Amino acid sequence: MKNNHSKSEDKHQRIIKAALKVFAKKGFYNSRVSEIAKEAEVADGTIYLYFKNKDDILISVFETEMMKMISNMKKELSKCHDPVEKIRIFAFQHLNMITENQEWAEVAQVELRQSSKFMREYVKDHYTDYINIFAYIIREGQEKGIFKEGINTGIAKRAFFGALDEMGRYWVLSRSKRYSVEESSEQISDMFIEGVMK
Amino acid sequence: MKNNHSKSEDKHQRIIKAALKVFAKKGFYNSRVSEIAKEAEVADGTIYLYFKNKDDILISVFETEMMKMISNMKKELSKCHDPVEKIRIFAFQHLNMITENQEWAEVAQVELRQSSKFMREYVKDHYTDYINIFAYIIREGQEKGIFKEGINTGIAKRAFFGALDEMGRYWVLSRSKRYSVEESSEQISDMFIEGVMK
Amino acid sequence: MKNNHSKSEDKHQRIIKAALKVFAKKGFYNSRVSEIAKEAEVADGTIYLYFKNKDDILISVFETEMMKMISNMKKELSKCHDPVEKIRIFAFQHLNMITENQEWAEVAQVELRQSSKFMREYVKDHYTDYINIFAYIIREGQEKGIFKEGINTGIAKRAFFGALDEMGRYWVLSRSKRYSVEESSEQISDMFIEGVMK
Amino acid sequence: MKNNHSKSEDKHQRIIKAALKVFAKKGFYNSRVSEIAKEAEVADGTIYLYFKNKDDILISVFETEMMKMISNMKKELSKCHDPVEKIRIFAFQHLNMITENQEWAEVAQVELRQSSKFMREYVKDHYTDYINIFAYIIREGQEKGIFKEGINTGIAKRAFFGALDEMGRYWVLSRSKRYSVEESSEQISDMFIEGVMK
DNA sequence: CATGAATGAGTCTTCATTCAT
DNA sequence: TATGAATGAAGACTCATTCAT
Repeated sequence: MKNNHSKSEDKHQRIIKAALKVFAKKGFYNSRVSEIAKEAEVADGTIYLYFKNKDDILISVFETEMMKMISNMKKELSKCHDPVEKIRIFAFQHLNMITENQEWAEVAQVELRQSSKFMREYVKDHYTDYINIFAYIIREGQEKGIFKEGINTGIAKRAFFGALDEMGRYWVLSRSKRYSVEESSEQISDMFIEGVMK
Repeated sequence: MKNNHSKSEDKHQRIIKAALKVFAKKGFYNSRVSEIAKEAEVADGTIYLYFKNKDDILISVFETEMMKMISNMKKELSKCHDPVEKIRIFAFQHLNMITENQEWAEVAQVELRQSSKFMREYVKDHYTDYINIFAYIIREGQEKGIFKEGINTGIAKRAFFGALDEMGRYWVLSRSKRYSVEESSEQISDMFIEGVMK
Repeated sequence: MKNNHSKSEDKHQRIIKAALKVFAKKGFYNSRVSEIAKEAEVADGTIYLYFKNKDDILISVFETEMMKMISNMKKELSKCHDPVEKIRIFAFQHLNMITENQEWAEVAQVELRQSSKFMREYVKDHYTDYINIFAYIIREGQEKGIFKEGINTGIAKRAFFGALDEMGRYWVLSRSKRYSVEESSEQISDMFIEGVMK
Repeated sequence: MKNNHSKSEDKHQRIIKAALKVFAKKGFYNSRVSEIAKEAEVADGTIYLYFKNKDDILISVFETEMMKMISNMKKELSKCHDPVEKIRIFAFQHLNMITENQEWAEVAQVELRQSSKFMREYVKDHYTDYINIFAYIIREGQEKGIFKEGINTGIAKRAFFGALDEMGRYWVLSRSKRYSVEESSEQISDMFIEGVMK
């Protein structure tokens, strides 16, 4: 059933995985399509049977990983119904995913911020979807009367995500991990929780 | 008096300014040295009288702007002695600088995160200097007994900076400005202040 | 049978041949890689599939031609066992090869003497191999008791080769050929033979 | 009297001397006009007050040195009237000049052979003048009835010069000097003398 | 005469993409 | 589908030469 083109599926996935690895190591502009091909153990030309061009590979990498993050986060949050607790879960999950997928973290750190043409639009939607998960939590808390009404979710969601993201950047760039996922997520969520609670 | 080499100074500065503009518009890798030269109204070769290579231009842009930000922020903070108020000033100033220097904001968003070779080291020091300004505020507040002892400044400074930075990214990427500097800085600093105060 | 990679072989050889032609006409430094490509009827980039860089092309031209000369000379000499006659053959063959391969003669005249980096070492070995062919003849003559013992082969081989080489230079530079290969080689070998014989 | 522009004379000579040094070390094409200027302790632009262009510098270097060689050789030969002895003197003097002016030797080895445009003509005359000094010796010997009539001076002069020149090349390239000027010149001239004498 | 900052034409080389097999 | 040799457009950088001072 899914086997009729499983070989192709394989190759498609293999290229994305290879690209993620290569992009993480060298950055998009310093990565060579031929390197990705080599890493994926396919011929250079084969890449172009699955992707329109180099940009398209990045987009695919991006979509693949972003969807993994979103579905993963949603799954974790669905286990719980307390907005306060959800904030803690979000923080922990986010940092945890980052540390468990360093390659993606490296790529995301840079590419999400590329101001270049195509990324702007492609990125925004998925990115917004992810970040809005947090916005819903805030709104939920406000609806339940636990969080301040005055909190602007548009600002708060970015502030919270930015805080976590910066922590991730630190880990990615310094490659050190002086602060554990547990401590970091706890401190950050504690600060936020106090900041948003009535 | 200061005119004895003002022409060279001029040209050096002109190139940096031009580079900032071009990098902001196209990103480092999509910028052409010849474009920078054109923008600076000098010949292509002239660039190489002032800079070792294209990378060197970026580094210079970076150092120039980063030092402006640091000295500016320090100046603004020196006017006040209340840690709580300082947090507000930091938030406001940071967002304000970003909106007033969109070009630098664009460049910083991307290039500071480039994981490529030379940037890693160059960036880190200045970046740390800047972010540590906030760490000192927290520590000051702790010493004065206003802020919780349990706050880990290493985490808090990143969380706070990240929150502001993400707000900046939003402005840069979306080019919209639904939230004003005032509202954004107030919301973000308020949340943090409540998060760190005893 | 030999066709399995004859196309690549072809291209490699074609580039070398084209380079020889272009180098001969303009000299290495005044030759453009794009000219070589054009002459070889390949794209500029194709050159770099077969050669590391421009220098590498020169080295390959050099090795190709030098090996031809050496094997050719050895073949001709193997037909004869008289050292005196061998001197005559060497002289004739050398001048003959030069006139039959003007392009190589032009390149060799200049590039073998380039004091630049890479050539120094590359050239020396092949060059020494070639010139030593003559040294063996002298030594052979000495062993057979025909040539003077006092002849220093290190000096004699260079003197003889230099004499022939200068004749070749004359032909190359003046493009005239007032003296025939036959007369030139005879006169030069005669002088040498009398000079070295007991 | 000659002082009114002795400073200019100075500079002209200084540049030639500097150029000789730089050309010797790097070769013409790898030498930079700015290096020559630096070596001569003048400004880059100053070079162009004394020379039309880079090529012109080489020509001047060439003419200066070649004239020195010719006048020097003639002076030495004028002391003696025996053609046989003159051959010995020529050989010794040539090799001696080469070893005493390594820089010129380096330049001459390469540049005399440059097939490029301007050199072809410029070089030829001086070069011929020099080499003809030897032709005269042969002819003189033939007139005196000492040397064989059958010797073709056009060939012999090149053979002899070539022999010496090759020895010079060996010293220049290998930078070793396993054979002394005395031994080398003696062996080479002895061989030739026997080769040309009746 | 002297300077040296400025110029910009010129070239090697890279690498995303194509296409014949 | 898969290959990988071939393409050629594009760009960073160099350096001989000029010219305003």
